[in-house]
Amino acid sequence: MPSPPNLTSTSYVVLGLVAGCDGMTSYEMKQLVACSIGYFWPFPHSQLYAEPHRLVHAGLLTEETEPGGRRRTTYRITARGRRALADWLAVPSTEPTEIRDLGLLKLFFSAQAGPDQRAALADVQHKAHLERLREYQELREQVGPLATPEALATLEMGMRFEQLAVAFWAEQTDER
Amino acid sequence: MPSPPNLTSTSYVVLGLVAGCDGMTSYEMKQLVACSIGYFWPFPHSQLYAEPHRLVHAGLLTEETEPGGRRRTTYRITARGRRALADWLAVPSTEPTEIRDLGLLKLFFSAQAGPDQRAALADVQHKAHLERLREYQELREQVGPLATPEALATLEMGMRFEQLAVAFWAEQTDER
DNA sequence: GGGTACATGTAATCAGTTACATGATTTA
DNA sequence: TAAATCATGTAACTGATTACATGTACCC
Repeated sequence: MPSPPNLTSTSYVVLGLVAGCDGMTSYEMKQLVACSIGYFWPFPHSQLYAEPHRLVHAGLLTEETEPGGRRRTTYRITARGRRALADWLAVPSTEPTEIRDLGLLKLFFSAQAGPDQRAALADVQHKAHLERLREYQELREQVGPLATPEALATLEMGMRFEQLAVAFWAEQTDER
Repeated sequence: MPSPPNLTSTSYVVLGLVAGCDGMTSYEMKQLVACSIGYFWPFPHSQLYAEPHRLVHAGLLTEETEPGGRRRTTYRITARGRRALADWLAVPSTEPTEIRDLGLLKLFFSAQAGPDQRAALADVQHKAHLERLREYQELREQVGPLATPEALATLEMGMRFEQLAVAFWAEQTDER
């Protein structure tokens, strides 16, 4: 039962969630992720079933499956799990931000396409980011008072990025 | 030899690069990526060896390996490859931007850590983004006049993001 | 009481990552 | 000419994605 640094970022997402609210099911993680980090860091829900198992095997979580009914599995964090999370949080990571954006990628190659297609791209992107910004605003109103200041800060960052993107694509639209 | 939509974003990166400069080696792609999209969308160079092979197999590229010396392999785009790229560019993708940032992830969970660790994180992040911003400025000066307007626009977006990040983390540092 | 949507999970595949390996060039 | 670095590639592993599958609750 080794706890080597085979831990991926998904591992820490799970550890962080379970540490914050002990006794969680995968489905509850899915819910939480869907209205928080899932916006920036999307991944399929199957990860939230596979990853906890790995962490149990590594001794960082324990699992308990209810006998009847939905037979859902509840996870709790162990002392070693808490330590692994703390160790990770203690190191202030310098890895650069990854911005994966198909729109930007298409823009980058849009010399291969016509200017009309580039304009269409800019238009669609502009609208999409506006919409996303609206979602964030709504989210902040709904979740606002309940959320931790840290979660709110993250959301704030997301909103500023969307504002930036809205402005950027608007310029791309104007620009002949 | 089917050309199904088994094409990933990496495929289009390769297609776009080869379409822009026909007769490329994987190493040249690596160079180009390293000072452009690689900043936002990093991936190991081995992808730039594996992916072209897949595309050859799919009939979207042709390959030619030189007989002696370094035995390097040169790729050219086929008509079908060009069409696949054009088809992709023609659809103005709405998929939302993914912002994968370990710093933000740690911030999100930093309620689990102490405020001192959070402050340290903010400080390190602030400096890292400043540094990245400087890299971009340098890059723009070096590559500036040579680059396509589209590539410059992408770089511009990157710079604005870094400015945003610098401001954000500076606030996180100040804040109590 | 049948249909629809939510809830919970598993299986198979494959892209992406890590690590290694070797031949050319350059440099001291 | 030795050593370091650049150039070019391959192999193995595994996390991530896609797709499927089944049970439970709700609603009309």
